[in-house]
Amino acid sequence: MTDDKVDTEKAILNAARQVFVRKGLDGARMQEIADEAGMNKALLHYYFRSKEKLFKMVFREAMSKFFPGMVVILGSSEIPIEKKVEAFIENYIKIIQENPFIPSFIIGELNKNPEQLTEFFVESGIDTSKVAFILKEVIAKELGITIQQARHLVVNIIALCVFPFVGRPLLEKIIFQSNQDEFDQFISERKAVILNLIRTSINRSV
Amino acid sequence: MTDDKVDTEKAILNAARQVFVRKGLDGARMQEIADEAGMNKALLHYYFRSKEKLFKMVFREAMSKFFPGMVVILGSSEIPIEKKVEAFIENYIKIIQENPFIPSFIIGELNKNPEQLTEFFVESGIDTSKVAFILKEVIAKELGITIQQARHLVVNIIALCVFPFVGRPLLEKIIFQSNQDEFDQFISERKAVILNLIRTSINRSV
DNA sequence: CACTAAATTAACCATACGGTTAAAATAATT
DNA sequence: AATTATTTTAACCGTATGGTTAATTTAGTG
Repeated sequence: MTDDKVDTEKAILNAARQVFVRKGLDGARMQEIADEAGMNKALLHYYFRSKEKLFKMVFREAMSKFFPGMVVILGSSEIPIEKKVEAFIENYIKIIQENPFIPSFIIGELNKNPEQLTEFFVESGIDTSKVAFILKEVIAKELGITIQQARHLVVNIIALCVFPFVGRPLLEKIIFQSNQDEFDQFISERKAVILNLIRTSINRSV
Repeated sequence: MTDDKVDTEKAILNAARQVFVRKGLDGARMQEIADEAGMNKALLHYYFRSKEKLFKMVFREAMSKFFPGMVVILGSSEIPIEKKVEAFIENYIKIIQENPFIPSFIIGELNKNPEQLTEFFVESGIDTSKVAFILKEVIAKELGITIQQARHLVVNIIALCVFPFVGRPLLEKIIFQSNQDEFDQFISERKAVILNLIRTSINRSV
């Protein structure tokens, strides 16, 4: 494989990511991706066969930012559970800040096409039942709470971390009066706020 | 306007809501909406002129479930702030449970087309600067916290309420192992969990 | 350099889609 | 009942879109 081939493939993926993340699978146009990559549309098919296949690559890449990595953090055995939760939050926020549009992309596409999720896990060889084990045998057991309480805890954490980015257009407009600087300031404070909230919720059993 | 005309218009809107909420503006097809409504495609144009206009009606209706109603709750002056927050949470969850797919619809469309939001507020005569006033003069002042802390509080509340529905495909698969009953059970417990979490966060100044 | 293989492009194709139109069916008005 | 206005439909139109193909350019190889 020549460098050119590698470069072209990467250039296509970069352009595809841009367009798919911004417009979604249905709103994206192969021609727009080609334009963004500065090449002929036929090349996209030459390298990736179809729009769906190309999209799948982009979606896969996006999911890989969170899976299985984030699950592993909670599963690692040495560290005490409180530290694990903190590491989870810090890592999660870091990933989202580095890829601020990925969460809404993933969530938007999954709401339109939930089967993609199963497909991704199967093809990536990720065993989702491990999460059940972690909820029960790690989080619930080590914190002395029920499985259901552990579920609420995890959902709370994810919600608090992700939502500002997923709901950004709404929040920026109504809470921040379209002031982007104040929104960025808000985001930079976010980690401390969430850690604070979750820490006390753990000390009081969810 | 005859009853038939009213009925046809409503039938179209119902079908359009179904399809638009499920597939989004880009993924929806006028033919599919016509099929869902059991009528000829030309009728959609006869009543609503274009796909965009029809979509706008559906989007408007969806937004109206939350605005300006939810803002008003926080602004009402008689009740003490703690009660206001609780009323906000309870009302919010109620609306979402009655319209479980609306949040992801709104958020998904706004992420692809943020200008729709400004358009909606302008056309609905909703003054978004009222939120700034409420954050500063109601929430921050009555709770004795900064405006920024008030923002975090509001975002926390919305995040905790909305996210389980917006992220449902993900959560149902990984946290609930595709078990819908357990997810529903989880949702029914949600209000108490959120109230609990937010109450203590208020007592400790965000 | 000649020749082969891979990469890239311009032109094209079939189809799906939003939208229109003219005719048919139904309802309202006299 | 006759006439007019409104609602509904079938057939159609132009175009955008995903995808293909045949030719051209570029890179690799003896």
